[in-house]
Amino acid sequence: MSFKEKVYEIARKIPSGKVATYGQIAKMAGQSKAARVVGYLMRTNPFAPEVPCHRVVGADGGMVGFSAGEGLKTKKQMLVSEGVVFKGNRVDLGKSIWGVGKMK
DNA sequence: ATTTTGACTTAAG
DNA sequence: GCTTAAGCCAAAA
Repeated sequence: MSFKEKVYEIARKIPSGKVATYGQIAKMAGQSKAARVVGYLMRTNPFAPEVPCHRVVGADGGMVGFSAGEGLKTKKQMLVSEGVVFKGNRVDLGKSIWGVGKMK
């Protein structure tokens, strides 16, 4: 099991209405400082529909990168449709971060 | 094997 | 609160 495989496994487990940070995924994958690699792997995204890269956000809850469509706005709306609570232009981490309360 | 780069993170201005 | 700088690890060229 490579590091990237773990990342993909974790990323695919993100439930709807929740988001995870790159750092968090990296940490769960075993490397707390490999957040950048996580983002890189998301961009590669060999599991396109299975890995909801739009549910992966930065440490501040803001979306970084995301070159798709309108840009970050489109992602934002998509996340809102899933039930993610937004705080201005950022995700409300206190409510919509993955792993709060009951992690599956 | 070495170098470069990166959808990040944290600290400082 | 936002911008700039440095750091860190891993993957890709």
